[in-house]
Amino acid sequence: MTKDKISTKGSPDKASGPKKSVTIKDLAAELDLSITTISRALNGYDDVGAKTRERVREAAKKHGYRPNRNAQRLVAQRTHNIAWIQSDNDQKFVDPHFVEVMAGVLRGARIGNYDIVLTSDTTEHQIAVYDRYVRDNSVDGFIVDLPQHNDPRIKYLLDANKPFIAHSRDNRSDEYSWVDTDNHGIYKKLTKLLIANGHRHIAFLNGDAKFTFASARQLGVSEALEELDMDPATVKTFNATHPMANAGYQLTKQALADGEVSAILYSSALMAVEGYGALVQAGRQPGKNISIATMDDMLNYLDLSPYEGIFTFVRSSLREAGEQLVRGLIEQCENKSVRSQTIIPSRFFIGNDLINQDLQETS
Amino acid sequence: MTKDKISTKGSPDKASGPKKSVTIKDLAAELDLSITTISRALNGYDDVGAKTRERVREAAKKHGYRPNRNAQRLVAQRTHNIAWIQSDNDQKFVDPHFVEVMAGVLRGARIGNYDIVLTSDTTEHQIAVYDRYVRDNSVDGFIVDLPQHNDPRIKYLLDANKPFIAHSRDNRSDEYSWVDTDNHGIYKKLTKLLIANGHRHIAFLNGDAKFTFASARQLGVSEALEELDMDPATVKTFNATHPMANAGYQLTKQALADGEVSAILYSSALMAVEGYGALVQAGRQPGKNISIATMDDMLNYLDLSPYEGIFTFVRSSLREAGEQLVRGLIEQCENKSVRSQTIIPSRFFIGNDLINQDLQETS
DNA sequence: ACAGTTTACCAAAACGTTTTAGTAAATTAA
DNA sequence: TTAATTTACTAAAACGTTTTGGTAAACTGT
Repeated sequence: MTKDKISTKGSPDKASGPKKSVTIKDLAAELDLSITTISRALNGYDDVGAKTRERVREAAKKHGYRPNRNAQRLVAQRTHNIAWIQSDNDQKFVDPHFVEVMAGVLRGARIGNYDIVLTSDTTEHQIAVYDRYVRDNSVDGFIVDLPQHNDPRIKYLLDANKPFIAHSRDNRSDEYSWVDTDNHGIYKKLTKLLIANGHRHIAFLNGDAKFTFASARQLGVSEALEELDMDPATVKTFNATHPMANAGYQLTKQALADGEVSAILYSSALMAVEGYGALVQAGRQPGKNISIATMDDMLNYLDLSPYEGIFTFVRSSLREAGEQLVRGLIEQCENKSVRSQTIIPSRFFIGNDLINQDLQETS
Repeated sequence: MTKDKISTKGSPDKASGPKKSVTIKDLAAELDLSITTISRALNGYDDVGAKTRERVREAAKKHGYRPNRNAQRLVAQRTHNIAWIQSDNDQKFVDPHFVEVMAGVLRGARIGNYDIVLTSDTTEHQIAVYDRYVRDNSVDGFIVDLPQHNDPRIKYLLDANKPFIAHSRDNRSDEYSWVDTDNHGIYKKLTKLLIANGHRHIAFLNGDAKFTFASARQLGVSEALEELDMDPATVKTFNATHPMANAGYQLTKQALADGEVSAILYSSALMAVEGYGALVQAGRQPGKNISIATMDDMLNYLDLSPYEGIFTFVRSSLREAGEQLVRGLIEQCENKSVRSQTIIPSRFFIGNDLINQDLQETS
């Protein structure tokens, strides 16, 4: 694709260049103090006289002085940067869930006074990017989103002994920090709930099985069936391999076409809402002659009020997860020996058609 | 919302700390050369002997040497960082279009060997964040997404004389760099196209009028009406103020309820697809008894194949826009006097129900 | 009044690069 | 053969901080 440059004009009038930032040296000269004193005054050391500190503070404020971050980083060997490395050819980047997590991450970073460095590369080059960041001291730690089983990123970071935190766990989860929801427990409970309410034809519209969060959910469903001694065919699983707009619609149609369905267990509220159209189109009445249960990641992007009471929701905030990711990672950056493993709490909101009180629960 | 820490155990066994990175000094010592020579060998200066250069290269490779970025940044007064500052309370962050632009930006950054520093803050603190980044030398330049009229970010950056580039223009657009589509021209042409095909009851489902891209489109529509000497009431505008999942559905219903409609001009394909459901539900047959025209931002997230030939599309890649944003900004970072103003090309794909050949066009 | 302590400051080193301003040795030109 | 040039290297300064290891001056207790 070619581009249309309509103009590229210089503007010599304004090419004065940016005014050089004011440095600690400038302040020292103005106040006739040493740079040591300036530094220690601003950093709150107690070997600075009260009036001197005040003078320094005022001068700093007056000139809008901000310590040069790169000088600080060089001397401190700490960057206050966190890397989020996105894979370019991966569908997950286009998923609204990503945005929600990122929103939380940014909030957490702001609170902790860290910056997020965002990069993308193709999956094959992924590890090389991690390696570059490790070697060139660009960042203090990494956030690994959506790990897969035996994720190479996790392997690399464990070997490099660099601080990182994963959003959901893989099989080595005891060795590192992570933030996760109780995917396993939630889907086990939801399955039991549906079965307790008499459902014997359940469609489970799960995410891509390569992700650990999806296989944890699958395991929860299977365990529920086992524990209740039910026929494994009671639940039929369909995996969404491409998170796209309207994937929920397509997958729901597919599930309906595949045989009798009295309840659908969705992997995300976004899919459930999209599926709603397919259900209505097929003449079904969600909440009446078909039951819908789903995880609700509390996407800002999605208004679920029309479905309240009709769907069964298990709410868990992805934004909160993002915030906790940063918090846990910062902890680890500041104290290497800490491992922080956090389960984001979830709350059940049972639809009106599912009234089994035993399982109903809040928080 | 409280969190459940299930465990926070130290792991003293592995607390060896990260191996210190290899520095230019280490290489100098190993090869018995000065650090100057190492630096100049790796940076391709011609005052280094061929065999020496080879020795240096090999040693660097062997040890996985990467220059410490912060040291480079300090001495070069250039960071190779670009800031993208997101506003926290703004709906646009949740919009899939944002993700598409960001994907392009990340790609452009990778190609240009820059990093993207992503931050969020509330709109009120927005300028303070820009100011901090300017003063602490964290970044070389800024990307300003979705400017509004008299956008304070643009005002600040012009005053600070810091490199930046905007994604779409405001009223001072001749003073700075930007990347944009021809919003005005495209919507003018689409309006004329619909009118030429006999439509006299057109609903225009536009974005939030506070954004420049939306008002440029509105202006295009109005100008078309004027130039064709049509009753301004021929087109009724509805503004989407909250980009949410299913906003297209709601707005379409609203438009249909408001009176006679023979054609709908959407602001995004996402809205058009969502609106499709509302149209079918209302018994309309898009492409037969109602015409649909829309911008298509080529979202990876959205599969439009079911609507090809039925809708009229004007395709323009947001991802390409993202890439051009970075390219233009880097240009400006490396040569202060450059202004780069780029129109992303667009291509018309006319639906089968609109056959006016005069207006049909490619590229 | 004198030793000991506290207060308020500072010079210099360090972080890891790049760049500037050289210099000896080798090569060329006359 | 000698002066001029080219080749291949380097010591030292600079970037803007923080930290270390001080030191004088002012207080304190006796």
